[in-house]
Parts: sequence; C-alpha cells; structure tokens
Amino acid sequence: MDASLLTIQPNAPDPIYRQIVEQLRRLIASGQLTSGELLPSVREVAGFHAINPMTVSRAYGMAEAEGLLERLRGKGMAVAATRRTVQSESQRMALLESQLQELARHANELELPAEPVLRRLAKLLGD
Amino acid sequence: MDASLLTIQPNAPDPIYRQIVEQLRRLIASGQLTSGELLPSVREVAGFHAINPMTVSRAYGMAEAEGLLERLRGKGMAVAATRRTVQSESQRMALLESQLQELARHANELELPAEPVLRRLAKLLGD
DNA sequence: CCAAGTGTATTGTTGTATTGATACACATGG
DNA sequence: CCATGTGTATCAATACAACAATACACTTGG
Repeated sequence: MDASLLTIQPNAPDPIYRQIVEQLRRLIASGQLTSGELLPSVREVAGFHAINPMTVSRAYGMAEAEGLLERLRGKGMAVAATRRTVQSESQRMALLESQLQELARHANELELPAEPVLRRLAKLLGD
Repeated sequence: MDASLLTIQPNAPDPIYRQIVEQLRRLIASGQLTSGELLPSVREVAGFHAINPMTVSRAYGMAEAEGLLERLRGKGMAVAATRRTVQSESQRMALLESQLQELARHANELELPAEPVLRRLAKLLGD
C-alpha cells in the first residue's frame, strides 16, 4: 500500500487519526488491503500528508487495538492475519448503517421525498 | 414549537450547539417551522434536555447570525420573517449534498455495489 | 408599576480532544 | 556491530465544549 492512497482532510470536522482508522476499516473489509500486507510507515504517511507522525501512530495503535492491524516488530504494521477473508456484503453494509440512518433523519427533517434523494445517491455511486 | 421536538445527543461527535443549529436549518427549510413561529425559550429547551441554557443561547445566536431566526425583545426567538417560503426541493437537496458525497465515498471504499445501498436507504426513507 | 418572563454578556472552571516536539526502545540487514 | 528503519511513550501547547453562577436590559401581562 502506498501513502498516497489514504485520503486525509486536515480541515474536516473529525480528527485526522479517526479518518485514517475508518478508512483502514473499510479498505480491509473490502479486501483492498489484504491480510499480511505491509502498511506505509508512520513517517511515510506523515511526510506525504504533512501531518505529525504521532497522529499516524495513534491511528495505527487504535487499528491494532481493534484487531485490524498487527505489529511486526522492526518492520512496521501489517493487516492482521485474522483478516483472511473479505467481509460479506451484509457485514460491509453494517459499516454504513449509522451513516444511512443519519442521512434518512436529515432527509426527513427536510421533508424531502425519497425519490430525489435516491436518484442523487445513485448518480454519485455510479461513477 | 415544543422543546421535545429537538433531537439532542450529548455524546455525539459534534457539539450540542451545532446539532441545534443544523436541525433548525432543516426544519425551517422544510417549513416545519414557519415564519414568525416562536421557539421554546432557552431555559425551556435547556431544562427539557438537561443542558446548559447558555449552550442553547449560543445556538440561537448563531441561527440569528445566519438569518434563520430573529429576536423579539422580551418574547424570545422566532423564525425570521425573511423565511417566508419553503425552500425549493433543489435547495433542500443542496443541504444534503456533502453528506451524500461522503456516503458515496465510503460505499466505494467498501466496494459495495450501488443496489444494496440504495435499497437500504429506500427502506429507511419509507417509514 | 412590577413581578415574571425573554435572551445574553461575563467570568471562571472543568474536562477533553487534538496535535505537536522530543527522545527512546527495539529489530532489521548489510 | 551498528546505522537505519520501525513504532511509541512522554510531556507540552492549544483549542474547544460545556457548565455554573451571576447580573443585566428588555418586554409582557396583570
């Protein structure tokens, strides 16, 4: 994996370390990061995105605590061996559930009918 | 409007005052709060949700700065007179756009096909 | 007039989150 | 062996959010 594959928005509402953890969670669930694959070093990621190495380290540490990554002493962090298989579609859907619920709540507060919302999302998903 | 209509999650990632402002924005855009309608007092909202009155005041102040509310001295806050008409569907859709984009990005990272995502959202919107 | 209701400015405190700078322990690989 | 690469513990610096307790200016309604 290359450091450039991580999307980081320094001015986003949620902190950088969480952006990283959540992206790792999804990339691993989908199999874009495969078991045993070595991640870019904290300094590499930090240098590329002009952020502090400790911020990356914190993200890696949380991902390890979550069981996503494991540390290879002296080599770096790798996708955990327990993540052998791509998660099922329903398992991956579960990772979107809360976001979908929040979206539905907002659409409801806006009194928007389902159709235009679904149409817009379909367009965004279809590229 | 009744204080119980506001949804407040004290443990949510974004601060209480912003939750309030954003909800007001949507409720006004959809016409669920109509021009001139009086809002519950800061003490009323604060008491109902067990939060600090100043937190509510801060939210009201920001909503006023945004042109959503106007203050009626001695009476409280009311939906601004300039908000005479319900916003068009496309204007309300615009308030969902960034959230839709983020959702699409996450679905992509999860390598989820469009169909199950749209189906789940349709279910959530249809109640 | 005046008690009771508005919102708000003020000051201070508390707790937490986020990022950063530095130094360290450790394993690797020539 | 040891330079070089890992990750990270530690401490510090901010910034932010919420709360608390007042006090104040204002309007309403009796």
